[in-house]
Amino acid sequence: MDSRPVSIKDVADRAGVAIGTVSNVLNHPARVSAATRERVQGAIDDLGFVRNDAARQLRAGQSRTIGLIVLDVGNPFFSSLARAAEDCAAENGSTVVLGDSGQDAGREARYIDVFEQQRVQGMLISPVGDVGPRVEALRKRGMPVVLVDRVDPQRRCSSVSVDDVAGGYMAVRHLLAAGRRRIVFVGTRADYRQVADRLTGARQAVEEHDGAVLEVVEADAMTVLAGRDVGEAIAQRRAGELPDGIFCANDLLAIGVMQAVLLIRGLRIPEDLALIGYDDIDFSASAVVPLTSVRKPTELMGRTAVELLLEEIERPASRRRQVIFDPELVERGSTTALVPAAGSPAPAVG
Amino acid sequence: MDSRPVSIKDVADRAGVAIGTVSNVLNHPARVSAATRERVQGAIDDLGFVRNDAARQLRAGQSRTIGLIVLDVGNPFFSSLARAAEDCAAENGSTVVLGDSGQDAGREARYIDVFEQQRVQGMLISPVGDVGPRVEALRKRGMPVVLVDRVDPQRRCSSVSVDDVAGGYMAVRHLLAAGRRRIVFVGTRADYRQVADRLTGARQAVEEHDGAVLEVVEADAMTVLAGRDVGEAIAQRRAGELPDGIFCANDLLAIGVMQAVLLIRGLRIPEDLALIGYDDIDFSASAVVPLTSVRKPTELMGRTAVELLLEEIERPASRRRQVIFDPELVERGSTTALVPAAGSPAPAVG
DNA sequence: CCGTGCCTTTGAATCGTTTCATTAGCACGT
DNA sequence: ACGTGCTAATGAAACGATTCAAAGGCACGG
Repeated sequence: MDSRPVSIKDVADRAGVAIGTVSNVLNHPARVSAATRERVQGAIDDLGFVRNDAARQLRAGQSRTIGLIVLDVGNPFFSSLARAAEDCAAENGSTVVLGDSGQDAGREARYIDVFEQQRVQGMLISPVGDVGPRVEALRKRGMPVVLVDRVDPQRRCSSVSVDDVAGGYMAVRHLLAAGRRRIVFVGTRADYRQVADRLTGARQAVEEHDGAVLEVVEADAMTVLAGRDVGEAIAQRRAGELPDGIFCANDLLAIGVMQAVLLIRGLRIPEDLALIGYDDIDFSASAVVPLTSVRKPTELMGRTAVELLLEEIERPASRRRQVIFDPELVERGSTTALVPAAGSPAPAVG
Repeated sequence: MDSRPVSIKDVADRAGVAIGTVSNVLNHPARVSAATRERVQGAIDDLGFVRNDAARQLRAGQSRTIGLIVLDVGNPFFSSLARAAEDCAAENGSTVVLGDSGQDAGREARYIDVFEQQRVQGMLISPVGDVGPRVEALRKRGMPVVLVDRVDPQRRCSSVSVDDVAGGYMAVRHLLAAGRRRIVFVGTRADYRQVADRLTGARQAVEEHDGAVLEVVEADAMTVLAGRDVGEAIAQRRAGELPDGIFCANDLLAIGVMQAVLLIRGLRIPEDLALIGYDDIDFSASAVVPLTSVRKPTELMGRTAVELLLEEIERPASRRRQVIFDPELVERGSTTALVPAAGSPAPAVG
């Protein structure tokens, strides 16, 4: 029943033409007369012929595939970025294949090897640890690489990333604009550069504003539970020592804090306490009080990464570019009292 | 600087051996003398030679790659399944490449085409719509396919899936075992087979138990907000009409219900009302009251899917198998009053 | 009737690797 | 000296598609 896969030669035989003609039907239909084209197409359909990409690529020297290696496909940031990258690649006739390194350098290395052997056009990598040596080796062999969510300190390859300092700054600016003065920053010990950057931005905003004070509270982890612990501690302070605005280094922490202050102390959000998170995870919009957050422009990053890569593929000599996006503030109920929905007709003033 | 990629011939020339010898060093090192092996290896390192997978595959006739097409990489079920599949494949010397159909039949079709052209060993597919025609075509050409989270009604290909009837049954059994008798099922209009199955299971459990009653409440969507609406309606009932147990068709609904009943009516969970969800999303464990839920055995499903596929690849004539897993109940605070953690030493009695 | 130009089709060369039948080289026993 | 047995290395033939120079067919004008 199952003979070996159908090749272009089988198609040629059945259609009674030469191999080259079949190839022309597939790649340059205009060169072939309508009658022949139909006959060949019929043979293709009859036999269920499927092009062999390996042979194709061997001849062509390169594929139409882009490799994307992410730290964690489960992370909404990466899955959404991947989706955008796929769309952008598709518009340019390429296909994205995804590899999940799971933060493991070994797995990352395996995917890099596999993709290189597959002669992908180029790779988008959100690297696990030290980018240096591995990317260096790739580049030496002429493989275009764009870093995602990370910049190459030596500027050897293009990258797309987000300015977390700006994100921290805009978060706290937003609290200040809402009239808050006693601000608390919740984060883990600043070994993660991202957390440190967000704090730096927060500090800048506070320093620019007379009369505002910033207190840093350390959490055990970037989780809801750790946030709840912090929230409980804060909720038990005396009235004079309560903050009126809290900026958490991510949304999970913020949700934990929210749970604690609502239930233990019965504080009102945002009236007594404004709360803002970071990352804008799916869940934030449907927290008890919808959570204001700072969002990375994920889709834009995915598309831009692909565009930078395609540019490098087309013109290998072109200059590398470090694109750094500003994040975006998403205002919700945890910092702003509810107003009528924008879509509803404005009532006549009277 | 960038000449064309290094081929096995370049390596052979530099090492002063024949092409076949280099190939032997790569594929059958034992056949080559130690001295030659070292010399060739040295040349490989010097030149930065990377095997061309296309040529390799062309000769071999098939790749060491498995294609996995999922409905949504952002969905934790699929990302975790993908991770498990990758691990299992790696143990068997294969690599998983991931395609995200995003519930779009067109994208699904494109990935199927790309993977087939790449001559993957086989595919794991969680199909968008009607499986029939497309899979039929694949099978006719001898491509092994295993369905994920869906069974083929015609039993033409193997599959791994979950028994949602059993899941609904065990959820309600759990409520009954905790002494609840007035049970509410919250779900959308039963157009989704999964929701319908869960309800069927719930019905079975209630019917087996004298004195238990099941009420079905319809939600507008499977979201937190829809759940909150349902919860508000329930929370406003008179005391005699309140249920003492609620089973929601997914965790998002359950979290919405929880938010509403806790805040509006101030009911205690689980004392006044036991609550159970479905899917065990990450967030459930860190809800205000940790949510009891029903979990699919994701890792097991991923590994099993790969194993079924590998079996079919090895022995194409072997029988197809429909593997249906029972889900697993994850007990948390929303149905069970807190007890000392299992790990803590039991205090001496008396 | 023949040359010219145009469109269609052909067939061979090519890509980089693996495989396998041969050959080369060498030591050993007779 | 010569055959035997063995390991190590060789080189040519695949694999399936693309490309391109060349040939074939045909109509038309001279």
